[in-house]
Order: sequence, then structure tokens, then C-alpha cells
Amino acid sequence: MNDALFLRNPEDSELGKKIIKHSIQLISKNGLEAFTFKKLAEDIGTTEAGIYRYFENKHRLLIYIAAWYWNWVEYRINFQTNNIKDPFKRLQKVIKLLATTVVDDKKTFHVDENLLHQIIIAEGSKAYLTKQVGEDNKHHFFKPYKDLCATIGDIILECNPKYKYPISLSTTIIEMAHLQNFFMNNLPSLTDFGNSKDEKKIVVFLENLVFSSLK
Amino acid sequence: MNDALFLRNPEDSELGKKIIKHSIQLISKNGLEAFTFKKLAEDIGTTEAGIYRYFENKHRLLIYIAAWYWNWVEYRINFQTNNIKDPFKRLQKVIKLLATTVVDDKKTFHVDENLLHQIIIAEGSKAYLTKQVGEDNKHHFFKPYKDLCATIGDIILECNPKYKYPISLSTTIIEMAHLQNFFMNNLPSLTDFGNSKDEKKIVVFLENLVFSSLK
DNA sequence: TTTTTAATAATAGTATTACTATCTTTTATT
DNA sequence: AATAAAAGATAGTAATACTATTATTAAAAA
Repeated sequence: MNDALFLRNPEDSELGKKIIKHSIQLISKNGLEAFTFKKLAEDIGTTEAGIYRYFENKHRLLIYIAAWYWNWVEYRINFQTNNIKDPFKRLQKVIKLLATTVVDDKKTFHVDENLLHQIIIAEGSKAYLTKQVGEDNKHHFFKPYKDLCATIGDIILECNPKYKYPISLSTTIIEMAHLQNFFMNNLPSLTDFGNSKDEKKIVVFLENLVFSSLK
Repeated sequence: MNDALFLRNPEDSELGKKIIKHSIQLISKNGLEAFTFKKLAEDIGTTEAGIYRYFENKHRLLIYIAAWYWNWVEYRINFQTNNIKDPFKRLQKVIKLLATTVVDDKKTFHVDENLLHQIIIAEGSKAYLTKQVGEDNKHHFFKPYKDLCATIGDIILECNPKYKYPISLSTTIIEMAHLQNFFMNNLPSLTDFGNSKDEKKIVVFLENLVFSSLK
């Protein structure tokens, strides 16, 4: 994790872990706009100043949470694809991992991965859709996302070494896996899965999109 | 335009048109987060209360601007494709219109379409990525966006009547046309066009993506 | 032309947000 | 037992996101 994202490492203390845990819960419950350090402090049972000792502001905290998420996705993808030889099958697995609901990993007791997944779907892009994106990028805050895109880009090139847009196709897969999910649940007429609300259909849509491009 | 989006129709008065014009300028310059009704009022030379007579809040104003944009895009697409018979050529035109910089239409002197395009790229998704999306949707605030998707979906079906995901492919084209542009200019290593910063490459990427799916 | 009305301008005020500062108490380390 | 670091308690400020009221001006109806 990038040290510049926090003032004090939240992984290093109980209070820090509570900040992460309750942030995820509160953002998931009320949305990022309604989320404040005051409410977070009340929820935890500490003070606003206590939170500010860990994170400079809400935006940094969001980026931290997003970075945590992308690191975790990358780890999961590597773990679950490293024994698959066929790059097409590997890419298929990647699509499935990105587009389907995740089960809470009990090892990381301070992070509910399922809530986290929901947060990133609805709030993740707000981490970079800002005027400070250039500054934030200089601090390498988006490295986990970029690493993931590079990983997926490599698989794409294994499928078809002549394909010209491996990174853009990666971001398309990632962003669309999330956006189609958001639309399906919130603006169903913006997808073809509004009636069934079945994540598997998003997977099939993305597979079709990706594999016809790579043929 | 949906009446429920405003308290007083901004198209009906000089002040109203100034609100739209200066909103677009200010959001484009400082981003949505830094944009406030107070600053907008100062910029126009009116008072905060004056703005509140037109729009309930900043979020409604954003949705209004986005709705204006999607209506305008739809109009443009219809105008520029209605004499093209071949649906593939029509879809090609749609992709080009969505993914390339727009020239300011002097007829709408109170809206700089080029700035507007930039705003929608960076801030457009914030109109729906909220907890109130369901409520906002009940008020039909996203109808222009949906109509555009339906229009593009119809062209897709003309290209291939058996294609199963015309709406999801439409949102993919629209959102990726914008997102690849944002990445190209702000997080270039998340695209394959970072070096050239050439919008035409985004068009080629999207054409490749879409037409290989429809074959 | 006067009257009514509608829109705008001017001003004030409130609760909440996004912080910063300081001081004390608790907990962990030497 | 002494020291340092983290956390808790409290206070304060500028800005934000509104609401309310009253006065002024301009346009429309009588």
C-alpha cells in the first residue's frame, strides 16, 4: 500500500482497522456524498480529530479503499488463474471474477469484501473523476488499478499477440463489469439484463464482446 | 426537457440562460466538487438565492445539464445519420460522433458544446452514481440518455437482428467513448492511446470492438 | 395609465461540513 | 519509573448548502 495515501497506517492499529471497516459500512449504506468524518467518528465511537490523524480527507480515504480493492482483485485473479494454461480460459475466469458477486473473505475480518465490491461499483470511478487526478496520479495512487489492467492486458496479448488495444480492452472489461451491474440494479432499462437481474448474463455479454474482438 | 428538473425554466429568461452558461464554464474550470451556487452567483453577478429559484440544488443542475447534452447528442445523431442507409455506416457515424471533439454550435449561444462535452466526460456519470438514482429515475430524469441508448440499440439490431445485447452494447459504446477519452488525457497508461492522444484511435478501437461483436 | 403580478436583488440567518489546534488522559516502550 | 506515542476531549473557524424576508424593478393586465 502506498504510504502517501494515509498519515498513519490504518492496518497498524485497532482504530485504523475500525476506520476502514466502518467507512465501508457507512459508504455502502448512505453513499459517498452523505458520508462524513463526523458520522464515521460517531459510528466508531471516536472523534473527528481521531479520523484526521489517519486520513487527510474523505477523498484520500476513498482512494485508499479503492486501492485496497484493486490490490485484492489482482491477488484473487493471480491466485485463481495461475494454474490455467489456456489464456482464453484464463481471461474467461478474469471476466467472471470481475463481474460476479464476491464472497466475504473471513481472513480480512476488518473488510467485508462484498460491501466493498458494491462500493467500488457505485463510487469507485469518483476516485479518479476529479480535477486533482493528475496530482493524485503523480503520487501513484492508482497503481493497483494500473497493475491490474497490465495483468489483464498480458492475458489478452497471450490470446492474440496482434491485438492492438490490450489496455483499453482491459479497462473496458473492468469498468463495464461494474457499470452493467450498477445499471442492471438501478437503471435496468439501460441493460439487457434488467428483467432477470442475473450477473451471469453480464459475464456472457462481456465474454461475447471480448472474445469476438480477439478472434 | 423534463419540467421536474427545475423550479423555473432556465431557457425562459436571461438569468436562466446565464445560469446554464456560467455553470458549464465553472464546472469545466474547477470541477463539480469545487462548484457552488455561491461562486456561480458571483460569476454571474447575481445572488445565491437567485440560483435557488431555478434549481433546487447542484445535483439537479448537473442532471439538467446532462439531460441537455444527451438530448443534443441524440438530435445530432439523428440529423447526421438519417440519410445513411447502411446500418453499419450509421453505427460507424454514431461512434465517431460520440468519441470525437465537438464544435461549438453558435445557434445555442448560451451553451458551449465543446465545454459541455468535456464536462460530461468527467462529471456525467456522477449524475446517476448516487443513492437517489432510483428516485431520480422515477422522475424520468435519465430519459434522454435512455432514448439515446434505444436509438443506438435499434441501429445495432439493424446490423445484426440476432445480437442479444443491443442496449448493453450501446451503453458500452457511449461510456467507453467518454472514459477512454478521460483516461487518454488524464491517466494515459490506462489506454493504448496515451502517446498520440489521438481521438481517432479511440474511434478505431470502438469500431473494432463493436463490429467484431456484430459479425 | 394605473394596477397587479412576477421576477429579481439585497440581506440575514441556520445547520452542517471540512477542517485545525490544543490539551489531557491512556497505553505501550525503555 | 520515566518517556514517548496514540487516542480522547473539547473548542474553534471558514465555507457550504440551504431557507426566509423584505425591497425593488420590470412586464402584463385592467
